[in-house]
Amino acid sequence: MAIAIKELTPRSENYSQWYNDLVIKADLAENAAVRGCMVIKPYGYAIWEKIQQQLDTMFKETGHVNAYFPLFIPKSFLSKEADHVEGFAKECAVVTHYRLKNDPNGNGVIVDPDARLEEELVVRPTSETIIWNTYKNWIQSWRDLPLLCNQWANVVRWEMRTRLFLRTAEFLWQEGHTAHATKEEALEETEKMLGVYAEFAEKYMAVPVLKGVKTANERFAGALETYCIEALMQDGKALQAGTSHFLGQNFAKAFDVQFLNKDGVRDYVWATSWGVSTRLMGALIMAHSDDNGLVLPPKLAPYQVVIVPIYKTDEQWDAINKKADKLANKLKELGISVKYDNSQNKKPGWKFAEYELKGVPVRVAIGARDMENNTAEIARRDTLTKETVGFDNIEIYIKDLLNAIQENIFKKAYDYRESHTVTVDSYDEFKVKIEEGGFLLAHWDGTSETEEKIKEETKATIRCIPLGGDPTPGKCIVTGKPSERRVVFARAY
RNA sequence: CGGGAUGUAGCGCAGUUGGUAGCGCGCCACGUUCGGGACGUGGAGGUCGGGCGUUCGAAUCGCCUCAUCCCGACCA
Repeated sequence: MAIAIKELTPRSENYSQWYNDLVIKADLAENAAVRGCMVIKPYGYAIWEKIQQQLDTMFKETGHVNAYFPLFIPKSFLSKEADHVEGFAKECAVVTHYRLKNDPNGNGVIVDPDARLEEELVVRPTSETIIWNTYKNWIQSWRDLPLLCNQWANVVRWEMRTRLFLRTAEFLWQEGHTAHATKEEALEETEKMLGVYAEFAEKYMAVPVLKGVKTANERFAGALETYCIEALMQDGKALQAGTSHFLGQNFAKAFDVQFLNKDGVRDYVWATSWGVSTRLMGALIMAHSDDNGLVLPPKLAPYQVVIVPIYKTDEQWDAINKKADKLANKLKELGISVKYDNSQNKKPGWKFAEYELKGVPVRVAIGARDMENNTAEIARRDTLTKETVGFDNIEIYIKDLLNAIQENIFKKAYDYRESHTVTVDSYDEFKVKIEEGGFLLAHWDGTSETEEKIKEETKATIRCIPLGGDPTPGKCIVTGKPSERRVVFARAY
């Protein structure tokens, strides 16, 4: 059965266990105003760290550096770019005071009314404004460009409705903000980073994604063009997994970021911004998990192999320990992360179930029988199959198996997407197919009105206008007007 | 912010026409077990979300309030 985030709520015992290993809804005090925040527990956070590490490496390989900007943004900064404020103003948390004091009536503490801030501070919902306010002072000449910064941070968006992983009030993310001398270079950067995201999603998360461009309706507030990667979850709903925006000169103009070009002429710089968030963990879960819990791609698993000893006597325990330690070291030498769980307070059966729940790709069991035969039992999480393998050179076998699992998980997700991507040529057919979930490729006349109408009547949105693919023109399924090419529709998270 | 539902032990839940609270899992102790979440025996754990009211008596009835979940509007 496919797992959707809404089904992660601890209803059944099984789900509650593995979900509780990753994350819990923040347990804030009664009456706390902050809702829809999450506590990411150690195992969940370990997955996020793997995601972070890999993305960070890829950003640096493409010439980016990390920086950090303030959490608080003066309210006035948000007034500077009209479209931007339009998009974010409604969901901002605002700091109005800087001090508490004891309640004169003895009821704990109250906000000190004398400590009102002259200008309110907004908790960043995204950092364009404060970053561009800073970039103004960093950029004077074409020699200062391109400026390629990334920030790992938390942001807050006071969403009306939250959903664990997919739309929490506070979330962790990475936001890249770049400045360029020319439009072409900025566009190239926008597409390059989209490529990085797509590569990460497919090669590391094992989640196939469509690369495309958003329609005007779905565009980032303040962007001229929003590129995105769209993934399909096991329940047939689409998930926007990452975005890369071409911001034109909007922010440069709003924050007066000009430079002297090679010809000695003053010009505004061209900007991009791009980001992915802890939502990726939601994508990872929903794309691969099954009824037994998480299924993690080996490249992002906090540990790729777990070794479980099975023993009765102290002699067996000692012998197995030695053998397992040796194997663990061999695996580590091959760069494989391994956990030898020789805790004596849990039994083998319990451990088997536990590591399945956690999505550990490969499990190695070593028992008395194996000691006699010089073998080990190897179980793979993706297929839930096991086999007994000779112990000599078993580390090579495991290394190959991890690669095979990575590929198989991707292939499974890819096949699912392919079998749930259909071409439709009439609105009636569209209405039938949309109920089955998946991506629908259909012609659209390019207007917001038609897009709105379809959304209202079917809850489907245009996920993207795909880059590449079949560019054949046709007629809009709703209005019959000419369409340049098919676009991708789906119901989305 | 609209519409629907739900708040009872750490988690998942039951609790009939009002009579002072129970089950499963988990937890603790001891013993037998250990190749797929072991079993037995004993034990700990709850101001029934909060407030006010009705009543001799409220988890149960009424009003208010808070919170959570689902469906919309908004969005990474």
